[in-house]
Amino acid sequence: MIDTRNIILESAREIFIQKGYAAARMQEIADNAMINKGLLHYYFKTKEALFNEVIGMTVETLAPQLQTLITSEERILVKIRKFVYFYIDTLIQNPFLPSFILHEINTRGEAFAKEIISRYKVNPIKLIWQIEMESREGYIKPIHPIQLILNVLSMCVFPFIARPVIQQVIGITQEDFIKLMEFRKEETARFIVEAIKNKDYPNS
Amino acid sequence: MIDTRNIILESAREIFIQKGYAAARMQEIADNAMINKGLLHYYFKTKEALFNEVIGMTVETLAPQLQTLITSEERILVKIRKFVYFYIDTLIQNPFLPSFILHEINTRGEAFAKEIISRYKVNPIKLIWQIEMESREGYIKPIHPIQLILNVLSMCVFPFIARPVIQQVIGITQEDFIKLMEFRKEETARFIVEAIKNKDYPNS
DNA sequence: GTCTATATTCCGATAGAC
DNA sequence: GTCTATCGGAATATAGAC
Repeated sequence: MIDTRNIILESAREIFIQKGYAAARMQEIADNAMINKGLLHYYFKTKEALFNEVIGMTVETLAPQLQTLITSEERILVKIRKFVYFYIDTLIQNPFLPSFILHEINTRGEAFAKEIISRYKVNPIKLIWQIEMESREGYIKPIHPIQLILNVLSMCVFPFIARPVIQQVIGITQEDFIKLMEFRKEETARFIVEAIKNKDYPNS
Repeated sequence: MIDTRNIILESAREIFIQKGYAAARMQEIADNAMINKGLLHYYFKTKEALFNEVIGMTVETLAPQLQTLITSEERILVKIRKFVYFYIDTLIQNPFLPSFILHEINTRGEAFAKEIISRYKVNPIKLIWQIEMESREGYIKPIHPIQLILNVLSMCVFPFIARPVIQQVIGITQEDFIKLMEFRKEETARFIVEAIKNKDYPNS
């Protein structure tokens, strides 16, 4: 066929993300790819090897634009707004990704976490400097940089991890949840701006 | 022994939370409880049955005080501050809980999510009304109640789900992470107040 | 109630025909 | 490269002695 290897990878990605590594079955991945188990092992010796490839793909959907975005020359408030829009958009396209990655990182030990993070190549140090700078300068209110970064990330990512709970509690469908997240982009950006913008700063 | 059943439950809780249901091994639970596998099945017919008991316990550590807290008669800003302190404190005591529960909810289907949530008996409708009320009244800035609730929850819970990532990226130890979360209680409460408090409202 | 030994099922992995 | 058939180990679950 055209490219069996890629069909397998795509199938594996779906199943792993849906069930997690431990609960995923090679049989199910094969069925989903409409091939047989034997062929799985022809392309990937072991389940673990297949998993590694999938993790690689997965990281690459979330990582690349991040570093350029956070090291751009813009003001922190502009940067945060762009990040929120970009990240929530990405998660709308890949709603199950955070839950999957974070669960694997949480359950496999420290070494795995280290490995994954090193691939992201996201270094927050410049961002931290910028927040401290603009804070001292009075452009934003005084805030601990790490806490601000955590706040932004939390508000973007958490709803997707808790999606089934949210849907159930407020009684909405998949599509309504997406709409809620679309709406959330502007709401979150504004919320953060309101929280840290210094109203007394000239030209704001 | 004193109460073997409870020793087993405690052991199972540790292992399940640490590894997730699928990756947890009955053997490991037995070892951890310092008994043998046979005895496990004497007290709990199946792994699934044991899991159900554990989920029950787990829900009960997070649920009970919640409803009373969110339906108290206090102003929304006071309520939020109390919630943030209480919830982050609870999570410092049980740091692996959110990751565990949310992963199981995400991987087992809709029905399971429904089952779990019904046990929490947390109904947000009164809280939503209150937010709308105080918003209309001008005590806080206009905000979509669901989004506000999501923001509060996100900022409290997410850091614990992403803990290994956070520790790795900023290079801190377990203990330092706890300190960061202790510090975070006040930071988060203040962040939210700054975001939604209406400065023009008298007596604020 | 608690243990040891064993049955049973499931699943990852391999062998070999085509 | 792809399939079918099967192996071998691991994990859940049961049987039966004490």
